[in-house]
Amino acid sequence: MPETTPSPLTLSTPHRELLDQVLDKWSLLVMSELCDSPRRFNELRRAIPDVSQKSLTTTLRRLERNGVIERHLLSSRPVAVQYQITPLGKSMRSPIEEILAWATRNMERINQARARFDNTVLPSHSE
Amino acid sequence: MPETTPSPLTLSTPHRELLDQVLDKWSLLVMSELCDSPRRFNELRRAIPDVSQKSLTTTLRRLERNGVIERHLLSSRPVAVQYQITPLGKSMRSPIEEILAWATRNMERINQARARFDNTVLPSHSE
DNA sequence: CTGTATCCTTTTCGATACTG
DNA sequence: CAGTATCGAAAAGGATACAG
Repeated sequence: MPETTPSPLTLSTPHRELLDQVLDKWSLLVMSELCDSPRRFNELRRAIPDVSQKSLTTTLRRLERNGVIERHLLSSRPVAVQYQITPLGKSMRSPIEEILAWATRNMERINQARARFDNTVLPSHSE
Repeated sequence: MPETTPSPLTLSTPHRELLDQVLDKWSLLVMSELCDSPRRFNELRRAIPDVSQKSLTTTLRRLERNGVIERHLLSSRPVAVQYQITPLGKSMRSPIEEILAWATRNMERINQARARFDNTVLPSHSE
């Protein structure tokens, strides 16, 4: 049998939950930051200006729980913590890059679709 | 120049907004339903039992706005509507399959990471 | 059948203050 | 520095009723 992927987008509940935790807005930004080198907590905050401390903590805990990043206590006083990507996390890189490449390739077309939609479907509702 | 991907996970704001709209929970389920054949509104509802009518409508509008699905009015009385994937939508399939394949390959490892986290990090907080 | 409109609950999120 | 705790605002989401 040839190695053509047979599965027609099998999307089980565990799959969805996982992707929700690992592909959400802040997760992707954090992963892209940690992709090349480890970072401290506040380095991540500065690198991702829009994230609040609370959301960043939540995101980091979730990524750590799923095994794609690791948290390392560097020193205790003053506290220094470093986050780094795991091999499992690194293995996400290629699939994510594919989606980003898709987004890049089609951004123009998508913007055109949005403009068309906004000009043809929406105006009929406003007055 | 060789064709090794140089971009180290470039994640601009437009990219994130697009992925938020196209990769979210219900979107992926809808896309996987429409992947192989067009569907009517209520067919989608039945195929995705947990989605509310409101959320399904919102999701379909968003996907249509981004040009990955099309809405076709089949008849007016009684109203019949069919949704189908566009070529742009079809082009998403391969990248999405890659991520799903990644999730499938690593689900076991991720569950182990979760169990380990829940047993080593969390219990120290409860009492 | 395919929505829209409204209400109300739940969840999310930022801002702030505080701790080791 | 790296969080936790708490509060209130905002957004998302479901249920219901209703329209074309």
